Amino acid sequence: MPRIAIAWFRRDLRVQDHPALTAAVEEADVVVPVFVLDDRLLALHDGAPNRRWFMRESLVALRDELAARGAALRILRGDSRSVVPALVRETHADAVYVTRDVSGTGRHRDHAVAERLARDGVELHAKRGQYVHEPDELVTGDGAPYRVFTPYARAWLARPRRSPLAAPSRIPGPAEARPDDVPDLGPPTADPALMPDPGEPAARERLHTWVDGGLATYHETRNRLDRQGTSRLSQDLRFGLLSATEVVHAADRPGPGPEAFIRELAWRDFYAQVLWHQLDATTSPFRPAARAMRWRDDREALEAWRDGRTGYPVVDAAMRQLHATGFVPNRARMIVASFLAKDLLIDPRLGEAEFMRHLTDGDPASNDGGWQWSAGTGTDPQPFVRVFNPVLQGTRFDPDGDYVRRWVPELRAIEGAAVHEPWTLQEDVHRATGYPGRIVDHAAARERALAAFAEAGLDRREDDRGRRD
DNA sequence: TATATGTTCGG
DNA sequence: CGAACATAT
Repeated sequence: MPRIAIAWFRRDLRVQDHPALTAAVEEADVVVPVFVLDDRLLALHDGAPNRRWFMRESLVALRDELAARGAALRILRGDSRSVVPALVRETHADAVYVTRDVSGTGRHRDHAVAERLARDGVELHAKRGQYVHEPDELVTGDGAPYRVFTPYARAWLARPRRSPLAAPSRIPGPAEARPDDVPDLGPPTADPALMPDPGEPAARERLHTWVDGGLATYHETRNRLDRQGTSRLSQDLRFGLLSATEVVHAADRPGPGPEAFIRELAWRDFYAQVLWHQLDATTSPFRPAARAMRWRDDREALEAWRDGRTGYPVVDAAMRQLHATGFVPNRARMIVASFLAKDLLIDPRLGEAEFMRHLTDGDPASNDGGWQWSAGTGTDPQPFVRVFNPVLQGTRFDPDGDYVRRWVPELRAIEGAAVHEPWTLQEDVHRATGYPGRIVDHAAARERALAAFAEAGLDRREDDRGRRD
């Protein structure tokens, strides 16, 4: 009897550096690749049309990569906990190979599937592959998970990395099998022309363009909003079109640019690790002090923030870029997050949800980690309350105002950095632009935020370290 | 991966 | 006088 393995794809839509796929090919005679479209998961985050579209197109590319190597991708619909075991029975498979998933939903799903398969004597092989270092691989001296990034990064960098695996040259699928159709899952809400090309080959081309181009000066340009100073690989890591290991391997060159870039991948692993250990998941155990925080219930302000009409140009530019493209560079994410949580004193979880609806790279661990860093509710040990000054951030990272003019067309007639402070224009000039006035005064809002954070105890960091209640 | 404010110092 | 630096929050 030939050994039959199922290669179950999820957030790893690639064939290169895919430990689970490689193991399946090595250990079985026949490999059945499968992807499950789970309607329940697809409905999350209001359907997240940008991610759904990008994923669907990337699945088409994966189907083609697999077909070129001899295997036909099966597309199943339904609950993985029943359709995967059903496929195992149908194909008489002996084993199922997956890339280990650490997110809450994925973890529970895999646990349930593994249990069901075990009853039929079939093992679920969960291989590494989503991170450079898996969430349970790095622990502090006393065996506890890291809460602070700097020591985590030190350990992360010191740990030897595995080498990327080549794509299997041949993947022996069942004889005469044909790939299933990949159903249309609907258009994105962003403009596809402004989104990165989906699929592993396009992602790899982006990676090579990046390491031969912007990477060398990444440390200088990463925060610049008026040019592409970042890699634009986030959605590729989100869907596993590239493995983080491959990205680090390609970027591992001497110099401050590569060093700063690789450190960002350590942040990705760090936040995955935080979520894995449930240290500060936004939705469940908020920091005790954060639970005491009295966020303002201000629907109008929330909508102004969401729609990019706060009257602060760099904030509005970023929110409009988010909706138009499904992407915002990290600096702009921090600016709008600070504005919502500090200037508007609105619950950052509402902002987090808005990001998850639109970001093509939306990932619970990284998104939550970033929001909590900005909101000051996470593990980050800064002893002060960070309040970004939107004018200062704008003039520093968009010094000529090009970013604002690109995304806020009302302000296109205003030249130079003056575009960051339209309220200083002559009143009739400002009014003629049609651009809204400020919904809050930053200086006053800053004082209000400092007072509110102090009242909740969020300006002190030592009290809740390691305590859970 | 911060801001605001005060101080110092060179042009 | 503004840039650069130091320091408190």
